[in-house]
Amino acid sequence: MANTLPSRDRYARIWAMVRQIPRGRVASYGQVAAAAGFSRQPRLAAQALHHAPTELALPWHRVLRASGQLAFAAGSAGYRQQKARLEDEGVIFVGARVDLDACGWRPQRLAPFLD
DNA sequence: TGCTTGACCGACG
DNA sequence: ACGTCGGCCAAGC
Repeated sequence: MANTLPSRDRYARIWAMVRQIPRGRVASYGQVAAAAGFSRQPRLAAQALHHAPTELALPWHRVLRASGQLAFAAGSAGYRQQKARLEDEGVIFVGARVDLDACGWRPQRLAPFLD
């Protein structure tokens, strides 16, 4: 079972998922955790990003809260950097939150033609 | 060892 | 559309 893995391996799985979020799209911590095999553990994804080595150059800014708000305190350095990076990628903000309907990432689509 | 904290979430009121 | 609450799990002290 995945949840018997050491924390560094859990982090590695989460990092791998974060790497797959396309440019201009965003995913929530819970979504990333679930996609990595850790349902109902959004905080694990948060921890993983917090401890991520910078040399991995992960697109960490594409991960935010399920509500569309950024996880950092509004106005903090991290908040400003994340918002700037997202806007550079064309992500649309509606007030303090990202428009998830437009920019939310959907991990896998098994039958796109069923739309 | 035990308790608190955190880049969180979903259900409910 | 907010505020609260319980659940989660790894780090830090």
